[in-house]
Amino acid sequence: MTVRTRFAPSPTGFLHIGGARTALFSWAYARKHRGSFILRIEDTDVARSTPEAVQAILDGMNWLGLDWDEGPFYQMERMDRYKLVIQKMLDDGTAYHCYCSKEELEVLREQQMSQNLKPRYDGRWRPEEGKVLADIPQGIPPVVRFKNPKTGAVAWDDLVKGHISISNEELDDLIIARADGTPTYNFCVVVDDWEMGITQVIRGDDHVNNTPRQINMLKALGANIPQYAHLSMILGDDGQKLSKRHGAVSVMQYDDEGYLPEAVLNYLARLGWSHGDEEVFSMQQFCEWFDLDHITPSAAQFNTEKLNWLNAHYIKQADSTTLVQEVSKRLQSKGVSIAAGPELSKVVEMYRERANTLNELVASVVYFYQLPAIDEAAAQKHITPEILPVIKALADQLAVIDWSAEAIHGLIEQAVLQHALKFPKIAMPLRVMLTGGAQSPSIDGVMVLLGRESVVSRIKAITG
RNA sequence: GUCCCCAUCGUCUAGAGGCCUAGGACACCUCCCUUUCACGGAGGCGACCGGGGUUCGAAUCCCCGUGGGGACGCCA
Repeated sequence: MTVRTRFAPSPTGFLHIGGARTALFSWAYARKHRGSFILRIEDTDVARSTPEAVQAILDGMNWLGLDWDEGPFYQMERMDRYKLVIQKMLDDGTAYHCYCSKEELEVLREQQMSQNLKPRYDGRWRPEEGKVLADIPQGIPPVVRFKNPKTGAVAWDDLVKGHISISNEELDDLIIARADGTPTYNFCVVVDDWEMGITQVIRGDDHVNNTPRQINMLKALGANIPQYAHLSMILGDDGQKLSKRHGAVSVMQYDDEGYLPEAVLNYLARLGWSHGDEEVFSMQQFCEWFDLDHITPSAAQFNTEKLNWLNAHYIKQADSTTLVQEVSKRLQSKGVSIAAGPELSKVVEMYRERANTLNELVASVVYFYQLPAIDEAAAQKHITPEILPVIKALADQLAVIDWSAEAIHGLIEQAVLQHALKFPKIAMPLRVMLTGGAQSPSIDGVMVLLGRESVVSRIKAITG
């Protein structure tokens, strides 16, 4: 049977990191088995769904490069279909009307809670052989409930967690259509997974408890039961559940912060899944290797340090043109013009091995295009009164020599010898004067790129 | 409270009864490289939640604890 997986987010916010991983695994599974990956937008919660959120999800998927073969399907556009199925279930007797008001249910719930019972519907409107139902109250539009089996157990072999079995006694008759006739989540999922021919449902493990209900409905409809794979959740860097308090929860925020999609993808792939000792791999490789057998069933804590390491790796590996474009875009948005400075590609080559993120790279390279702010502490430490005349004299020579790294290096060496100093004694003050700080690539290389004019004027601005 | 799930270095993980004196990666520490900081290279520190079984043998299987998480909506 051809594999068909799906990613089914509800558009109530951006695509967060947990959702992205679910999408990634679902996508990879389809790719691995040359099946289809379907995108379905679960937007039946009209009050909370927004078109902006739909767009945010699409943006996130696109940024990561997770392409889908079918969809996006919108559940709101499938209302007619759901209503037909509900009517059929009503006709078949696998669903029934319930006239309980929300208030009644609230009372019931409180009673059960106070007795330390699991709150659930007591089945008062459930038709039963020989049971006499109360008179239908006036003016209360009924909801439709699924007639869940009362005995036995629902079990499935979860592709991640193994065998899971839940007694039907734990389940109640869930509402599948609201009083206004609109279908609810658990029901739409069932109809969609069925009609879209989903073979593997790969989703977050917060859905484990929905699975037995869904399987029961699938059975009532005579549908095939897909396989289920429940992925554990991703915890924040602090080990706490991911929430709005954790800054970077939207995948697009990783873009903003200067992470490459390859790095995020590689990191996410490795979070909860493994292939022996492999740490760094392409998505193509991932799709070949990916399987559900090597997914960890326990929750995983997000680790920004490791993401940084991977990101640094991908920055080093990145295609030069792409990298330059990214850096250029980011410089531009910071209002830094590169027109008057050195060729950006050379600057990027000089710095790409030193940055964890594109933003770090950008920040460390700004001084080529703008006068840097001088770090006070560094200046204090390295620009000493004794060295000032030496540097000043050097500047005069720099103004006239050949402009090459070799010549500049030779000049510094010469000064070093002449004044019986160590190389850093001269390199460090130069570094501070030219770049603003005490860290940079080799100083002669920096000077060559910066250009004679900038070098001399930046030195003179300080030495006078 | 009830039900369900989970449990190996600080973190992500390898591990399907002997290959485990528990492997890799990030982080951390030391050293090397060096013109500072990075990069890179070589080392190091560091874990099977506890208790019972099963077995000749258990990180691996079973049970019980403990701890963590999830679910219990006319949300998805």
